[in-house]
Amino acid sequence: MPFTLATWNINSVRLREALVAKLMEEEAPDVLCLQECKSPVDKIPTERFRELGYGHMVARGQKGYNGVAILSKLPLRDLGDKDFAALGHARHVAAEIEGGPVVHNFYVPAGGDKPDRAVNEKFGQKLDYLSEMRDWFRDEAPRNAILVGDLNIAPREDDVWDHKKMLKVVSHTPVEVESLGAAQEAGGWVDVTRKDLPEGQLYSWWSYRSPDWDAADKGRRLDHVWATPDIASAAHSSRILRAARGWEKPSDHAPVFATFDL
DNA sequence: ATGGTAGATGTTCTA
Repeated sequence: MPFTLATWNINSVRLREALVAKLMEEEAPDVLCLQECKSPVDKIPTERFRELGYGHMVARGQKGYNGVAILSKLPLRDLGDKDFAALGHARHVAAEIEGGPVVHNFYVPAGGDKPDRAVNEKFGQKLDYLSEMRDWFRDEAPRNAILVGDLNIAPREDDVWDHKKMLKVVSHTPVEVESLGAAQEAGGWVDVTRKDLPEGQLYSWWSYRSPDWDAADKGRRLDHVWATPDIASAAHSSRILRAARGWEKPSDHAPVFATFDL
């Protein structure tokens, strides 16, 4: 059962219903994981998605902020969610692709502006969220599992446009990179995108605050596809659809794809 | 050191 999966921070699923539909029509991943839906679950425009073949959804939502959804052509079984760091936010949901792997969909807290938990509570919450992810993966020992989402950290030097300039910028500070690495290691997760594309600069996000985002290209790789080692070798053909960042009224994130031959 | 843009909501917060 080969299937293609995509992850995309959509920054309002209601405002960008047409862009989600465009991705479904033109790229047709079997499973599409969205973050920042910014919508209660019952207000997600599922009718259009169902018409395009995505008849299955497992989602968590809240009004105005956060929100994660797994839309699928393949049947899903809801496996619940975890409220890491007890924030009361809709930032995680898990589902089993029936007869196949488990998919975890994450929206890790962005962490505010200042990378110092003493003056910025949000940064502390981000680090706490990551350490609770680490503890959970250590206890769960996941197998036959895929983890995707906006992890709000660009871990490698070639995941940001300028490593030195970014060392004190939230998303690329050493303490964040270390915390994400600890969570990754605790679950044994393989970075599928970098397994397939080990060389060179790779970005999935470009700020709205740069009108010439394409030419300036000051991007970061914040969106990730991970898999447990038992299925990571079945993954291939990873890619980032940079073109979607240039669509009309775009999200500030581009979708990240991987295919699994399982 | 600052501001630049965007979305949901509502007279501001979050990213």
